[in-house]
Amino acid sequence: MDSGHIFFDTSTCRRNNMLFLGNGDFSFRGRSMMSMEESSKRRPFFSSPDELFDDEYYEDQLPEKKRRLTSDQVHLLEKSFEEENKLEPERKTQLAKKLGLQPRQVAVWFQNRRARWKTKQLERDYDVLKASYDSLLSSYDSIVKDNEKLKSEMVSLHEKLQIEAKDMPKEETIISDKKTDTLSVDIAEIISMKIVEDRVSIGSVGSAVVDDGSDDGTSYLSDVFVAHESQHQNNEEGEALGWWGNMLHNGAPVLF
DNA sequence: TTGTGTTTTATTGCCTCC
DNA sequence: GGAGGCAATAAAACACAA
Repeated sequence: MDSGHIFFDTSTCRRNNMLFLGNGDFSFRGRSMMSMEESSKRRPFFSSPDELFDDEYYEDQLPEKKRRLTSDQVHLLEKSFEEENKLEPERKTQLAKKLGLQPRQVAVWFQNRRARWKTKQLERDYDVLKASYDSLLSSYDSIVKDNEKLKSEMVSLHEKLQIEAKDMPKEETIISDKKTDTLSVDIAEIISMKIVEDRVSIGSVGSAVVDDGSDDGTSYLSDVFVAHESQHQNNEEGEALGWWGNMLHNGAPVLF
């Protein structure tokens, strides 16, 4: 071998600071290594270091620029990839022969194809997750709206009760107690119906809002009704607003 | 025509497995 | 320790608007 020659792959020399690489036949990684003699049969060499930087030299003699595969080659590779996205050595050699490519090129194509597939798969997974998130978000929003509506209903009914209690003559207090209690029961019924309605329409997601955590499906509200019954019995001389007033002042916000 | 963004081909370094 | 896989990246090829 002439020691005055420099043995570099031309395209790689230009691109990668004169590493001896390029067509897959020879690399620093030790894969697909080719002897200098073999390499010299396939590659033109520079007769002097100056030629390394001579553009005309490349135009005339550059053996291979990066070339795109033909559509037929790509078609066959795609077909093969569909069958099996990993490439065992025998299949690699066969494909390379069939396509007139270096085995290394086939391997690289599969490598890049797997990377593209992975990216697409990530995009698909993202879309599925996003759809799921959007759906949950819209359920949540509707629950929040219902909650707000119920709150405002409760406030207006409370105000009504206060006005009624204020205008009531003293002697009618006992009757008033009964009246407000009746009204309270009406309100409780409205709310309980609304909640049952919500549960039917939104399923388990909705039940989480008022559920007391017990497995039998009973809600916090059912306990309230039980409390109401006992309080009602023990509180006949109580305040005008009865249990509902107490609930509003003390415990009702627990619900919301 | 040219500037710019995207896609494709190829390399490099690191990691794992046998 | 070698072979092969993957992530990151470079660079050529290509597409396309201005």
